[in-house]
Amino acid sequence: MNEQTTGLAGAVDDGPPDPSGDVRRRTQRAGGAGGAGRDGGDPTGPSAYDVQAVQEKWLKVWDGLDPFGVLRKGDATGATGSADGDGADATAERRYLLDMFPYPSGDLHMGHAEAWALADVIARYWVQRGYVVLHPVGWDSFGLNAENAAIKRNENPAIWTYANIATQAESFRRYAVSFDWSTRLHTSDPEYYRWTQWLFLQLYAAGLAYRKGASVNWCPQDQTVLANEQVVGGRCERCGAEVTKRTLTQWFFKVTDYAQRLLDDMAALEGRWPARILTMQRNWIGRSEGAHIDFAVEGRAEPVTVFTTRPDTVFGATFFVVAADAALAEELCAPEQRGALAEYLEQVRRATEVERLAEGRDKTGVFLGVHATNPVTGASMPVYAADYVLPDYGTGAIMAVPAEDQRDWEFAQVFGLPVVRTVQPPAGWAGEAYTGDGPTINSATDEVSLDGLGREAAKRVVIEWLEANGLGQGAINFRLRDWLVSRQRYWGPPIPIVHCPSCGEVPVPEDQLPVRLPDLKGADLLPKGVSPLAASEDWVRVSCPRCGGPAERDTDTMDTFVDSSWYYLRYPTPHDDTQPFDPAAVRRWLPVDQYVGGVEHAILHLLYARFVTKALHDLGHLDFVEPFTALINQGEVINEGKGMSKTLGNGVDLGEQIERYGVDAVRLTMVFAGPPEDDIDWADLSPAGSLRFLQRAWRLAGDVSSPVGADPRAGDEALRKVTHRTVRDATELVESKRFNVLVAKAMELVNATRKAVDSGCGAADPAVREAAEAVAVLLSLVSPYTAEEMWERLGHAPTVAKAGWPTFDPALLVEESVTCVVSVQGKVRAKLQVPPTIGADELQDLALAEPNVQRTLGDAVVRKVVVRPPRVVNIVI
RNA sequence: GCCGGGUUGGCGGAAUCGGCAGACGCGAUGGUCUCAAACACCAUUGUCCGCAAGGACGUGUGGGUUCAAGUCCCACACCCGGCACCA
Repeated sequence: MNEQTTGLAGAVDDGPPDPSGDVRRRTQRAGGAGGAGRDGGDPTGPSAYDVQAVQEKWLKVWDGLDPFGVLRKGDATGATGSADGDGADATAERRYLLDMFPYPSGDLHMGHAEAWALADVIARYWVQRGYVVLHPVGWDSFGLNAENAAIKRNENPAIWTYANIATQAESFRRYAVSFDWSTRLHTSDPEYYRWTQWLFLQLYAAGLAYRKGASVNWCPQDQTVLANEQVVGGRCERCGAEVTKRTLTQWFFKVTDYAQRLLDDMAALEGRWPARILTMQRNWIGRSEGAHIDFAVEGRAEPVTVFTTRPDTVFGATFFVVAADAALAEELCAPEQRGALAEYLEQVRRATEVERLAEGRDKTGVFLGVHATNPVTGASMPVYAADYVLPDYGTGAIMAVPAEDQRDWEFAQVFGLPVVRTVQPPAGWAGEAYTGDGPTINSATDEVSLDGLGREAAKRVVIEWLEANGLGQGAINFRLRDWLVSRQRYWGPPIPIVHCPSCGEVPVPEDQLPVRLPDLKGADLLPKGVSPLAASEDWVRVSCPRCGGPAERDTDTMDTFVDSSWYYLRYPTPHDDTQPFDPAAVRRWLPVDQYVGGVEHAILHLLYARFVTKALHDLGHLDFVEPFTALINQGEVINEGKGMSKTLGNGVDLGEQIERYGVDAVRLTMVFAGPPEDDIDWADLSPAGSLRFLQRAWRLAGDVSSPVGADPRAGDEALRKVTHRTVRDATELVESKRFNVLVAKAMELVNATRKAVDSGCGAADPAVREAAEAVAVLLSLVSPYTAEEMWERLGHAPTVAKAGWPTFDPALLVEESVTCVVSVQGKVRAKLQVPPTIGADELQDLALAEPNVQRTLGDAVVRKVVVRPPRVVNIVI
C-alpha cells in the first residue's frame, strides 16, 4: 500500500491524553510568516490533539445527555397511546431521516461509514435548525447469511445475528451517528415479525397475496426459489449459482396490480430521487404500449390473444409462436406432434437461464401441427412452440413478423418461413429485419388499408379497425411480474397460513400472531428443497382455526424484503404491542423526509416499499402513497479503482482507519471526497489530510482569547464578512446536499481565521471568536468529536450538536468594492476594484482608461462596449 | 439495441443565473525545524513562451448562437450505470 501503512499515526496516538488543553501554548508568534514549529513541533506535547482520548471523553458525556433521543421514553412502548407520543411540542417542525437499515453480517465496513457520515450531516443539520428529528436505528436481521452461518456453527441463527448486531451497535455508537437509540428494532424479533405477518394477512385479505403454481427461478445451491429481482444475469444474486426453472406452488404479492401507479407516482419523486434510480424503476416496470390481437387457431373454440407493440405490422405476421413451457403450447398441440413437443420441452428445461440467454444462439422450436389465421389477411399461419417466447410476459404467445423483428427473422430462417415486408426500408437497406420507421406497404385489404402511412398513423388505423371488428384493442403491457415472497428457508417470518383439508387456506387469526419460529439449529436448517420448518412436525401440526380439525401450517417463510418493505412505519412506535404502527404517530412523522442508502436497493427494496405503502393506503391504513419523499444514493467506497473484496485483497478496514485517524477524520474524508452520489476511491483520498485540518480547527479554538459572549460587532469587519458569507453559503450547500463544498467552505473559514490571528486582528478580537464558533457548529455536522472539543475550548457547555445553526447578518454581505473584469475581444486585460454601486458610464470610462486596455486597443476603433456594472466590461473592436 | 448519467490540472473535485475556469484538498517542488529522517509549519504549483513585464493556449471532438460559452443549441466520440430473445 502507500504511506498509510507507515507511521503516520505518531502525531495522533502517541501522546498522553490532554485533559488540560493548551495552557502553555505561545499566544504570540514572531512575525506572521514565521509560524514554524507551531504545535506540530512537538506533537506529543501538552497541546497535542489526542483523537482517541477525545473520543472516549465525549462518548461518555453524550451517553448521559442522549441529545438525539426524540421518542419520549415512557411512550416508546406505545402503551399510553398519547396523542403526542414523542413529547415534543405538537407544533414543532418535524423531520424524519431514515437510513436503509443495516444487515448484521460482521462489523460495520467502509460502505456503512460513508452512508452514515452523509446521512448524519443532514440529521445533525436539522437538529441545529431546531427541528424535532427522528433518526432511528434498527437491523434487517432475518436472512440467508445468518442461516448459513448457523449451519456451519451448529447453532440457531439468532446467536450469530444478535452477536453481530451488538458489535455493529457499539461501532455505530463510536461512529457517533445521531440516532435515537430508543427506536432500535430487529426484524427477527417476534415483536416485529408478528406485524410482518399482520401485513401478509392484510394483503391476503385484499387479494394481494395469493398462491399459484408457477415456473419459478430455482437456485440449486441455496435450494430455494428466488424472485426475478434476485436473478442477475441468470445467476443467483447471493451465491452466483446458475439458476434453473422449477414449477412449484408459491406465494406471490400482486405488485402488477400497481404497475401503472408505481410508474405514475414517480412524477412526484422527480428531482428528489436520483435520476438513475427512477430510470431503473421505469426500466424494471417496463411499460409498453401496443395492442392485444385475437388469432383464431384450429381446433380451439376461443381465439388466442397476443400482445404486440407493432400492430401496424400485422399484415406481415406469417407465423405464430407460443412459449414452449406455457400450458397453452400443450393445449394447442395437435396429437401427432405431442411427442415432438415433449421432447423439445425436455431440452428447454435442461437448459439453464445462462445458456438460454447466451448470445448468438440459434433459434429453436417445434411445429405444433396446427395453424392460426391472420385476422386481417385471413392467411394461414403455422403455429410453433419456442423458448424465445417467454411464458410470463404478455400472453405467452406472439404473432411473428419476420420482416420487422430480428428474432422472428432468425426463427423464419431456421424453419424456412415466409417473410413479407410491411414497412418500406430505406434505399440500399441490406439488413435483415427492419425495425425503423418508414411508409407501410403490402398492408391493404378491401376493408382496411395502412399503405403509405407512417408507423404511428398505421397503428392508430389498425387498432381502430380491430376494435370495430372485435378482433382486438389497444393495450398496455408491463414487464413487471408479481413478487414471489415465499422461501423454503428457516430464518424468516413464517407465513401465517394454515392448510386445512376441509377449509383450504385459512389465515391465522390476528390474535394468534406471531406464528413463532420453532427452535431449530445446525443440520436442521440444511437446504433440502422443502422448508426446514416442514421437518418440525410438532410445529406443523395444528388445529384449523376455522373448523378445529387437524391441519398443517404453511412451512415457508417470507422473503426478507417483506420485512424491510414496511419498517419505516414501525419506527415512530417501535415497541407498540397493540398494532404494527400508530396511525397518529405515522401522520406526524411520515412520509420519510430523507431516505439514504445504497444503489443496490434501487429496484427491489424501493419498489416493494412503494408497493406496500400504496396497498396499505388503499386499505385505509395510511394517508399517503409514497413512503420516501427524497432519496440519496451514496456511491460505493472502492479502493484503487475496484470494489473492495477479499479475493482482490484490496479491502480497507474501517476499524483500522478509525484507530489511525479517528472517527472524525474518517467521516470528514467520506463527506469531503466528492458529491454524495459518486463512488469514492479510498486510494485517492487522504484521511491524514482530514485529520490535519481538524487539528488546525482545534488549535484555532484554543487560540481564541476573547471572553465568552464577547460582542462580535466590535470585531474585525473583514473576518466577520468571511464568517457571515460562509454561514450563508453553508446553509445553501447543506440544503442542496453539496456536502463536499460545505467542508471546503469550512476550510476556507479556518484558513481566513488563522490568517487573522497570526497576521491580522489577533486572537483577542471578538471576530475570531465568532469565526471559531461558526466553524465548531459547521463542523458538528461532520466531525462531532472535534466540534464538541472546540466548543468546550471556546468556553461552552456541551453539546455543540444543539448549539443552533448560525445566522448571518445581511449587512455584512454587502461588498464595499468588487472586482470588475475588463476584457477586450473577450480576453481579460485588466481588473478594477470598484464600488458595487458604480454607474455604467463611470465604469466604462475607468475601463477604457486602464493602461493595459489602452495598450491592447492600440489604434483600433472601439465598435462597442458592453458594460454590466459592477462586474463586467467587454470592449469590442 | 433501448433508457439514464457523465467527460474540467498529475489526482479527488469547485464554478450550473451565460460574465475572473481550476475554490477546497491530495500529490509534487522548494524552504523552516532536525545530527538526520518522519511529523509539523511556510511558499510555489493548469500548459507553453519569456530574465521580467507580459503573452499564447486551455473544460472529450467538430460546428453554431452570443459582446461573452465548462455553462445554451446541433452533430459525433468515448466512459459509467440500468434493462434486454420482454414481442
